Amino acid sequence: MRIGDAAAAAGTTPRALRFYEERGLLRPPSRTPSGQREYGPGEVARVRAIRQLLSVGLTVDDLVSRAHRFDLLDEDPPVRCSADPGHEAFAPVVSARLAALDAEIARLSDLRDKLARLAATGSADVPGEG
Amino acid sequence: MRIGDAAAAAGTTPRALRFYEERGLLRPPSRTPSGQREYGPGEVARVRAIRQLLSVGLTVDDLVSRAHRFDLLDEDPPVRCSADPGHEAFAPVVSARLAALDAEIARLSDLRDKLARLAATGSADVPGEG
DNA sequence: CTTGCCCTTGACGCATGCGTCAAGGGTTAG
DNA sequence: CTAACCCTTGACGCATGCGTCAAGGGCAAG
Repeated sequence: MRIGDAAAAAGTTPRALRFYEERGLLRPPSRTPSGQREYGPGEVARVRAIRQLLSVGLTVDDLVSRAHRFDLLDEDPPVRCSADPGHEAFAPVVSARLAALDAEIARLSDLRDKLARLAATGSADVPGEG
Repeated sequence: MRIGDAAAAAGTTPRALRFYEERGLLRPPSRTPSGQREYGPGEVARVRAIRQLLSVGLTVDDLVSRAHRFDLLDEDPPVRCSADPGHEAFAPVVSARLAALDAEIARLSDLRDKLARLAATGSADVPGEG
């Protein structure tokens, strides 16, 4: 399987796969004699897992920071690593991300409030110099 | 008043003032013979207004898109334009921004939900190919 | 005149997850 | 062999609101 088919199978693009590899989320795959990357179903499954983790708000750096633990997801079992982010290894990044999301939601809600009051009354608390 | 003092008076930096000017939020101020920008209290008040609008979530482009209406805030009254975002001219951008904030808050809340469930159960709805 | 702080314009940096363009080579069908 | 499509690496683009560095000139005090 070359990169185009692997990317399609994982629901993404060749560029994304090279990007994950460059960032250390995918180990450099084997190459054909001419230098083209070759992927197996295991790699595709891993890419799916990566994309699911990203889709729920984890960042590439979050995954990179746990890449060494992440690895064991496809080393022991051959193909089963479709997505197992409930794995204990992710607890730290997940809880950190939850906190970050909560903080961001609170910040935006506060902003929304201020803006709504500003529009309604024409005045809100001015930041001043402090 | 040169740029440093004007910026301090408005609670920001010289760089920000030049930036607002460059983006069309501030009209080019008068210059000393040697080319240094000179600001009056009116400009400072306007900068405060700009910063308040930015602080509640409006973007520079939002303000730019209404710059022509924004202008009348300091053309008619001499100094009083401390901040009057309740002005009818801002209704479109304000409501658009409110909608954008609501959408973003909803998106993040959804993400937070998915992540929490993913961490708890180890499974969430996988995006698949569609 | 000199010191030292402030001003000028121009331009790159940041953080995120890739998109996209470029130049050159591989691969496969006819 | 050729067309057509896929691959390779390298590098810039995006969107936001400025921060920061650089090189050169201004202004007030001693």
